[in-house]
Amino acid sequence: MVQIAKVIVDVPTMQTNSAYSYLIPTPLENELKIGMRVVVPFGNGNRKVQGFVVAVEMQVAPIQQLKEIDSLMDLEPVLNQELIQLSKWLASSTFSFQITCLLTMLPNVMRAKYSKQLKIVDKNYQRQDLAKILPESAWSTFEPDQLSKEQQSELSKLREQNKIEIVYQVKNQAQARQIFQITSQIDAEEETEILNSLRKNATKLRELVHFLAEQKDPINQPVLEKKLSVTVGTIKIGEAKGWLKRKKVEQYRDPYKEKQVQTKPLHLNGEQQTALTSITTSIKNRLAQTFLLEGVTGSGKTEVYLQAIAYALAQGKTAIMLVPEIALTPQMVTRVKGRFGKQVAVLHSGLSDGEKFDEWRRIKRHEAQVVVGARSAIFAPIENVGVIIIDEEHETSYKQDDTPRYHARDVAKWRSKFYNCPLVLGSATPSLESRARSERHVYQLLKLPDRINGHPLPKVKIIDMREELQSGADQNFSTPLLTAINQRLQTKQQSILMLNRRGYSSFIMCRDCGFVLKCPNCDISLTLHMDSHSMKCHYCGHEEPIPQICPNCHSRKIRYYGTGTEKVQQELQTQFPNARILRMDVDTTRRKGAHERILRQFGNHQADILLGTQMIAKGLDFPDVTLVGVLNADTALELPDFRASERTFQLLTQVSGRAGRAEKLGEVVIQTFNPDHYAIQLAKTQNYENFFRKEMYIRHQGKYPPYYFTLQITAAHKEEKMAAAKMYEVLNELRPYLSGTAIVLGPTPKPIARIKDKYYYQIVIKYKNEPKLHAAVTKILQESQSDYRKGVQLAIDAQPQSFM
DNA sequence: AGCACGCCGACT
DNA sequence: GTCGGCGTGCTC
Repeated sequence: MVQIAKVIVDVPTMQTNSAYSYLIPTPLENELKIGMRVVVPFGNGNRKVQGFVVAVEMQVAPIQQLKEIDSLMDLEPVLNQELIQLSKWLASSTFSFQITCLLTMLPNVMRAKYSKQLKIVDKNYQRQDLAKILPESAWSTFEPDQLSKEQQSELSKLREQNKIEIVYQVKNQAQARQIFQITSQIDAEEETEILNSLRKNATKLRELVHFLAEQKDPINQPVLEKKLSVTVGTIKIGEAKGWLKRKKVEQYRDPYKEKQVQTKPLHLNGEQQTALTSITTSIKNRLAQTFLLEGVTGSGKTEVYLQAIAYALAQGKTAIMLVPEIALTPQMVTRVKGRFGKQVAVLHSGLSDGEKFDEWRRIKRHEAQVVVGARSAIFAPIENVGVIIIDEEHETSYKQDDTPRYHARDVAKWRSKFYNCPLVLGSATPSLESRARSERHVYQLLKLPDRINGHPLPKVKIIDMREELQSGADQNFSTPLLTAINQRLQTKQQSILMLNRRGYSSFIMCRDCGFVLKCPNCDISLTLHMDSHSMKCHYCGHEEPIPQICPNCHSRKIRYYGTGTEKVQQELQTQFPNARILRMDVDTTRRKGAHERILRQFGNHQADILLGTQMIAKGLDFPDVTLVGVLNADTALELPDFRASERTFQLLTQVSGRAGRAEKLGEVVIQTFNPDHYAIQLAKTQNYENFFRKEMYIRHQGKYPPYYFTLQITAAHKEEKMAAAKMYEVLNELRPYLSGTAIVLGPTPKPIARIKDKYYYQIVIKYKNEPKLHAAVTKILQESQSDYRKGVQLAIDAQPQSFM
């Protein structure tokens, strides 16, 4: 009998998508534990790869000669049984590799860095000879695919002759930050004695001795350096003289250093209390129930979440709360930290990899009991979960758009079942899926119909831009909107203006021949960027100068069309020369912390108008904003997407909620070319209920979710016909497994058929109950591995957010 | 992903 | 006759 470690190796292909068996060398027998990362030899050349130990089994003398585990990468497991099981389920349900899932679940630093080194093994082989092929400086960071064909073949010959070797290295990126901690070795009695032994003018040393004599507790070196304004040199002298001891300790990088003001639970109104009781009862009785908390903006959902979390903590349990990335603002974090203090760990994309790792370790070591974060925080290594909350559950960002294509809501449900704890989905405008499930009592619906401050919802005006344009108004600003902005400027109140979609946008077109400048790699028009004075492609990043003459007919009448935030900002400035305008879009928020800075400036009244894209719609709370303008409500409506109406309704309802949250009555102005569209009309009155009914009817007619499940399969290839052919092949293979009630759309080219010089073809399957579908698709994915070599990329998206 | 094996064309 | 192209299979 021998112990065998089952290892998932870091080779993301379908053929290696199962655990491999390795022998555990005797020295590691007691150290190795399930859930640790290991380095294992893999493949013919025994190159070293990272792997995860997912099981340890006893086996009778192995049938085949197994290889041995090379080394351990961790001192303690990074995965527990729950997360190992979860990764397996995730891989299967999202049609992805288990290794990809594991790496997605863990902080980035757990991903090993690989490097290759060239080494001479034959003593008779001369270094100079090898240097003739490749300079010696390049041996340590050897990258075969960056070499010429000749170099490659020379080197592979040498290798066959056993003259040289390629050494593969796996580097662990996970580094805890280490600092020195200083412990005093002297007391007050010794102080005088030591001071007498020192020169009079050794001021720094004298200060240090004095300090150490008083300081009983250990102190961190950086703190000491700052406090006494001494340098490392001085401290080292102290160490040499035996006044102090230095010890390396791990330290967390704390991204939220500021002290939080402790907040108290607020008084709940009747509905809030009812909702809370339902949730806490479920926590107490350990029920894996899903609640849908539907509450209008300002109805106090967050307070219900916080008190539900408090209840879970009081029961000795933990909590996860997901918030959309863009809503994970300092305001939000402060609110949660204010209630639960140091028990809170925050995970979001603004943190550095090191900071994320530290927050992750705090959770893992049970130093944090509440996790707040964006999508991937649903994988937090927290145990004994008492409640999971997903705020703004309708947000599309909860679905990851590359592999593994998981929805945080589904992962949350899985974990809620695992821990027998409730899941709370909160929204003012729930997704149709969730709301439909509550109708069928799969979810329990909890409603908060009233705003807590009792303020009326803002007045919403819909402006028909077709009429406005006919009466000669500006392309972007209708007269009523300009009037409203002007009023706010006069009375020193603030306005928020939202432009739907980033630069939907300023493309350029020739007035003579109609030529539009397009990306050479993709199928879409280039966007004008005034800040860099160039044309950019939003899909592949291609950039070129702005043409002055039409490349097609050489006319000089080349003009800008459409609207980007930059252009609107300029226009706005022309209209209101004295207005202070802040712009917030992808371009101005790219840098770390820029997002927060802009919001802080606006919050501090350093600007009158905040102009931005969707990102300004979420979760901001500025009491002095009394006007919200939506410049182009319908760009999203025109997209070929069955969720277009839902998104438009949600977005408009959400921005409208930004106006007049405090004492001042808010006003909302929505400019649109489709004033009669139901999504816009119903957003005007914030009538979710009617919208839900109407949209459900349309989904029913069109056989869309939530009436049908969907699965999208996409093939991409440099040549259009290859992509198309693959999709027909897939469809033929799939057909026999589908029942008569399944509906297949396609194969069709994607709405944007070419991106990054690749063509995309897709099929969409709409179905109600297809027991064989999962297995059939898995098989197709396995077989597609051989096409992958030919450059055909197959992507499978279960329950896609859209069919684009 | 990366390595070996094997089958084809174009070379000393 | 062999070198090297890459298509294919396999990795505990």
